[in-house]
Amino acid sequence: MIEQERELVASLPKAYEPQEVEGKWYRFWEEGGYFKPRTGTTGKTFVISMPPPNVTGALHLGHAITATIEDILIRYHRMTGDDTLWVPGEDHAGIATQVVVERLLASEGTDRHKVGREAFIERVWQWVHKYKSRIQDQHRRLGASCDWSRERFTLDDGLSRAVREVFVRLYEEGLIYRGERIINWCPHDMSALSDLEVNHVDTPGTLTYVRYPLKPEPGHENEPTEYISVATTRPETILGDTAVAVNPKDPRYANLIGRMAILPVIGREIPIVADEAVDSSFGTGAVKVTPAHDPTDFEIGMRHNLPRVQVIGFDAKMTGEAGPYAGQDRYEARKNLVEELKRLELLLKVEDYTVPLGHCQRCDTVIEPLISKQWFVKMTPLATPAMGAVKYGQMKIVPERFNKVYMDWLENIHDWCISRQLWWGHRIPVWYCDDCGEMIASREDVTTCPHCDSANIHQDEDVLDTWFSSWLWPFSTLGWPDATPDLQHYYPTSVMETGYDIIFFWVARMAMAGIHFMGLIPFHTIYLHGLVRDAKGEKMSKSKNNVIDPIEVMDQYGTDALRFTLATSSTPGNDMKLVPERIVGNRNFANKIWNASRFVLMTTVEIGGGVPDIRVVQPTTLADRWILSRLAKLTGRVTALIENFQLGEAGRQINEFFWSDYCDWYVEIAKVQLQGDEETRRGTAGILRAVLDQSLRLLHPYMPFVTEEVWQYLYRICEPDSSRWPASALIVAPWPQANAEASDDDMEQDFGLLQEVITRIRDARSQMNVEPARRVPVLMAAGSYLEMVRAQAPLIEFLARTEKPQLFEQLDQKPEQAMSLLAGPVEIYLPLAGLLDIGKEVERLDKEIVQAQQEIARLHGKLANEAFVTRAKPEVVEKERERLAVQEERIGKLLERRAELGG
RNA sequence: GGGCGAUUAGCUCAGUUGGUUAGAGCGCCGCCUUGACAUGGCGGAGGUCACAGAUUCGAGUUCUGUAUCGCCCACCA
Repeated sequence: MIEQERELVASLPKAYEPQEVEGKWYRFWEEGGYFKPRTGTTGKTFVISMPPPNVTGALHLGHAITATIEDILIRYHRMTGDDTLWVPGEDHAGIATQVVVERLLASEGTDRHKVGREAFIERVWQWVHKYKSRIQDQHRRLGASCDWSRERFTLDDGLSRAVREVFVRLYEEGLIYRGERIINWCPHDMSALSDLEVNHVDTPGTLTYVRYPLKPEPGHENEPTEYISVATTRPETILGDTAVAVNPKDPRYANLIGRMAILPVIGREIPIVADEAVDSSFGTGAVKVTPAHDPTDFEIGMRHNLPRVQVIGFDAKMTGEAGPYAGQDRYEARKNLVEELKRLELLLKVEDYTVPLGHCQRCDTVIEPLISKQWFVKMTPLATPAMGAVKYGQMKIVPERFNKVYMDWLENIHDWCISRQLWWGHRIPVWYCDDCGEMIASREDVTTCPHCDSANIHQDEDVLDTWFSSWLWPFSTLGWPDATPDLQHYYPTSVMETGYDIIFFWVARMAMAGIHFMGLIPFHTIYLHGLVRDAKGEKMSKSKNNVIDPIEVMDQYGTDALRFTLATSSTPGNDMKLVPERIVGNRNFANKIWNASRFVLMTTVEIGGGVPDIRVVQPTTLADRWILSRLAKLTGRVTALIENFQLGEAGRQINEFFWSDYCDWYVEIAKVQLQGDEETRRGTAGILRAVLDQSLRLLHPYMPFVTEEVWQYLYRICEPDSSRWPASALIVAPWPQANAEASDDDMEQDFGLLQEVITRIRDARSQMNVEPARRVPVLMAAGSYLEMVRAQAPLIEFLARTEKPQLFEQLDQKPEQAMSLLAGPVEIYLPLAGLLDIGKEVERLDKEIVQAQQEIARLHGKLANEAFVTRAKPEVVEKERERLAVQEERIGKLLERRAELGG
């Protein structure tokens, strides 16, 4: 029997091979149904709606960090016994997907108009199927333990129904309306955009000063022409001017208000009006008003009932209204018009000026503000309760500073333009009767007009903004508008985890929709992570060619290494630079786990006792107690950190414990203890396994693959009777409880002293260039620590490679020709006759003496400070006094030693 | 124009109720192929915590200001 296990252990490769194990375990988990929620032991649910990636292409590191953080939270909660659900899905990404497929068509020498709407949508679906499954596979590679049986797509039947329901409800509530407004128009994508889809880029441009002749007042026709001067960044819009506005309080223009100016080139007479919106300190203090091409001017136009003359068309070419410039591109017309103005001596000057130019988020084309009939959502009534939810703490944002970002946006929210002149997306559920003009918003397709019974009706051609489906995600994915069991059980969700770059697009809108349609906030916590940047700190983008493909990283270093790096390289809300060295380091960490585990199995395979529960394990040595105390404290800290979303810090602490405390100290000490009697060997094996077991559990959310692999070996080899396993797999093994009883500060302090003794001796050996293999004699005066040191002497022998230490409480006769060291109050003497250089030894001692003196002086000063002693907390003062006592004892010993050496 | 973040070792970053001599990884120096791991071990060097003030017995940590870098928002033409 043992033979079999021994062979198994011997067969384990020397290095961890991620590619051999990852796929195997993912299939095991998925096929075993471990990703599905199960009635938990805590009575609590924990739910995350995965931010649906766009089906535009492959996953990038932004998705990898999202999946990693969410999977950590999900796996942690699953292990704590919560009824845990992670709903995956993908987003149809209206405009983004349409743009990529149109590019594909272009490469085939065709375009969507040539292939037609229906065939085009068919092409997009082909694309979607391909990339949807690629995205699923990539999430699997990342180890995402989401419930694939509940996967949703924003354009599937259920979600489409939710979208219609929402549209119609808002329409009926008067919160959706159709109207002619100035909107952001992308002349390339030929669609309206919302404000959020426009990126403003400060661009060097010019401010052009132009004077308009004034129409002479009656009776003054023969006097010299008067002028009014205006400044503009977009001269071509002059052709569409329908007024000039000045501030009513501006004395310079008071007498011009009401007069008419004559528009150059076009010759149109336009009024000079007074409007508060004009800032008299900017430019000339007089503003040309183009209601059809500028939002501010549009408002002014409304107030003064000005006509709207559209001179720039939806294709960014000048319209018939532009007179001689009709048909020209907007920038060409600009150039030509400025030339003409110069010729007419109406151009005053051209200044350099930086303009914030709006660009299309998707295709980077310069946006043109145009008047157009679009659908809008009235946002203020939705925004108010969403603000309240954060203000009154029902929704907590991590990190907190994003409260302000969220609040400021909602406070200044504008109506949301939701119609898009695209083909890919949810068609607007509105029908128009061609006979009576009736407009019908309907949950069901409409074939006859309810008003006049005419069958002569047609559906609105436009589709909805892609975010109009995503903002319903937390409840639409659970079955809404039906009151499904999932919806009742899992809504509201727990944590919305996503990048801070989509607070407005998505998070705030989900808050609004959740409250409005469900009457309940969609999630209690909003956790925002930062962006992943390249090693130089630049945003990754295809054009910069600095994109790191997560798949390549996983191929090279393993998924666990990538996950651990992403999880521990930054703090919430802060960007991270992904440096390859760090991934390598974490690949090494996975290998360390593998090898430490292999050691435990190899050296204890023949020792019975199984994998004992950490709570019943019996420590017999100082090291046993120490590692259990360290682990107990670690467990408490890690649990608290994860609960507080300090995932990076939690991960780092587990890493530190495992590598430093467990591997570098306890495992090394175990090598000694495993040479002991049967009871000690069994005890040590038990602790090695129990601590490994618990470490693997703590680490599992971060590094699911290597931990599951190792954990399964641990139990298979040490607990052949699987009925004794705490769980069928690590993924559902209970999350460890911190064992408060194991925590022992005094004992940790003793162990700390032992570590110092060992380190001092190693240091001395290193400085003296003692060959590593050589055992050195050692004498120690341990004072009150004599018993402790005596008990640990075998460890000192082994770890510092000394002969059997000669121990004393006090040494009246100090050894001659010996190097003397201090570890706390413990005096250590290494008689290294022949190796010792007295001069160097004196030098070293003097350095230590100076250090001690400085420290004593500092402490004296502090304790002599009346204010400190009286005002600081007593325990702080006491601590300082103790430190002083320690240092004084130390310097006494140093000086004594120094005297012996002469001088 | 408004707001936010960052600034800690050569590099990448931790450091959450203010309290020992500020930590880690990588890199660097020295030693070691010791029977888990060289994707390793042991030891070491390396920091005026951006700057200037303030609060406090005590500040990397709190406050104010400054500088540099970065990000977000924004209908001054």
